[in-house]
Amino acid sequence: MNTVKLARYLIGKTVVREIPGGRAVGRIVETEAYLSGDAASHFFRGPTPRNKSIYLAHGHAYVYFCYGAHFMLNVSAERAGAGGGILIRAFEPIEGIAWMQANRGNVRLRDLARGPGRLAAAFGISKLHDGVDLCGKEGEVWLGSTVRPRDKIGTSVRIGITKDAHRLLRFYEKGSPFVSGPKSLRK
DNA sequence: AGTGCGATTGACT
DNA sequence: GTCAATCGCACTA
Repeated sequence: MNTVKLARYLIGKTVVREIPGGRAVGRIVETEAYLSGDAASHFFRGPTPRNKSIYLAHGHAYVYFCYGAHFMLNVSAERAGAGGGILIRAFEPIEGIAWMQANRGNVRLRDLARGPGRLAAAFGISKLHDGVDLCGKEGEVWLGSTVRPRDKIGTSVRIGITKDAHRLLRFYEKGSPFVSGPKSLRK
């Protein structure tokens, strides 16, 4: 599977999670692609215990812990054994909003999942979800269908990286208030 | 065994 | 706008 194509495809799709008495659903509005040979990626130097999930067949979760405080949710994107992944950076809360807000200390709706660390916190994502299949419904978390057609997709440099920083591998739904980053990167 | 550093966030000026 | 917190992991030796 082509990682960039999948990164764009995921905009407008949903992430679903089982919660007590129902579901939490978010509509993805921002992603970043991390490619093979990409110095900014976690797998630039090959497989390690931490990044092994990025080498699973496309559609598996790669969850990692960063800055001593935050989990990040990624989707593996290539065939088994090949590196490639997509960071889910932001979603628009659709369902289970009260449950997500309880996880986040009742911040305003707009800030609930605007940023990868916030998104994972709202969704209750942790290392337990590393490696799970996001395409089947056997697990607790999976990728769902579109709830509303997406608007135009914007492209920009990726946020918060220092290597290979010029590459245009960030994708977002134009105009969405749920996209992270400065205003200039949301138009 | 020690060290440096993040695919960030939230608090503060 | 600036800036510190925080810790698991990969790299060096």
